[in-house]
Amino acid sequence: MARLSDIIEAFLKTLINEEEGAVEIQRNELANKFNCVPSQINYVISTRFTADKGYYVESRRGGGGYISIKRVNTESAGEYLMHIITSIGNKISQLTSEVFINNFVDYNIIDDREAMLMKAATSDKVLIDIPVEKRDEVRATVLKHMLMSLTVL
Amino acid sequence: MARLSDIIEAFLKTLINEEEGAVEIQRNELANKFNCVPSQINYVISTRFTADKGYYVESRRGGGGYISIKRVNTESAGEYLMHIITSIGNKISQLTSEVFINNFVDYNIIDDREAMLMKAATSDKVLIDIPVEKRDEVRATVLKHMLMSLTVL
DNA sequence: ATTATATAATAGTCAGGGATAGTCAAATTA
DNA sequence: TAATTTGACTATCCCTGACTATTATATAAT
Repeated sequence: MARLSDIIEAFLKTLINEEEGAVEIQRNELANKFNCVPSQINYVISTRFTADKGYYVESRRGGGGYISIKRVNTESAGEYLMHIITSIGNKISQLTSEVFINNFVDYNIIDDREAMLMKAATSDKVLIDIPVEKRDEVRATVLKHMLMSLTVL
Repeated sequence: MARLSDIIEAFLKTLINEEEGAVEIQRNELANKFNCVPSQINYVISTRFTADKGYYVESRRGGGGYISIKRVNTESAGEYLMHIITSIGNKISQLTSEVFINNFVDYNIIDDREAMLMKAATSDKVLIDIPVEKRDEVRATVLKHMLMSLTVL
């Protein structure tokens, strides 16, 4: 029998397609539909709907709580960004990062203010407290997540 | 089920916009309009119209009592930003950080894309590799530097 | 008239219950 | 061995209602 997680993943992706890129679910309801414990939904989301794979997830607890999953845009800028994101490795230097960001401005992917923000967040100044051997890794993560966020809106 | 608190929040914010920054309501009347207990109005106000979020609330009991909500007048965006920057300590949680960022959107200091960028750069997801005891420090630094960059352009 | 007191009309506080979602590690399965 | 499944425990958010606090107004006492 196929793994339940795969089935839930497929179900959600179908839903996302039908809803044109975004769904909002209730964790318990979905768990109930598939006769599993609620935390399995978290498992599916954390293993299959990651930022790396092009999804943006938000949630809220309490009465009327929800989990929303958005697929990033796949057209034009979005596609280009996704390409860049996957091309960025686990580490990136400040200099390389700045080159990327400047390119985005040239390509009209981001504007000057957004570039300033991104440079600020990925500068060595900001990451000064992080051990040198970790710094380029954190920078890569920050940069990739910022780019990912741009593909959503 | 939709959250009543969100509906009331939206109602009040619309009212505040229409009235150019200030409203005066009667607690019981509003509770009646939304079929809830009066104390829910207090809940909405205390969770959504806090000083942190840029609102100033006054009230008076007894006959002819009222609750007034005013949106704080922000002189210039730059001044406001500088004020926020200096008010941020050495550490900040993800939640608090998001509250600030949402606030900037409300004040038209940044737009939705910029907010996404900032949230991405200050999220726990991004800082996951930083030891917990350091995480809020790094977040504060990142946030402050990004805000700084906005005061320039 | 003036002052004191009672009553009515507000708003505030707080703790509890219910409804969600998140985390983590143990157990299971492929 | 790695991925999946499970469930106990935790965290967060919302809504309610009983009880309290404050203010204005009407009434009574002087």
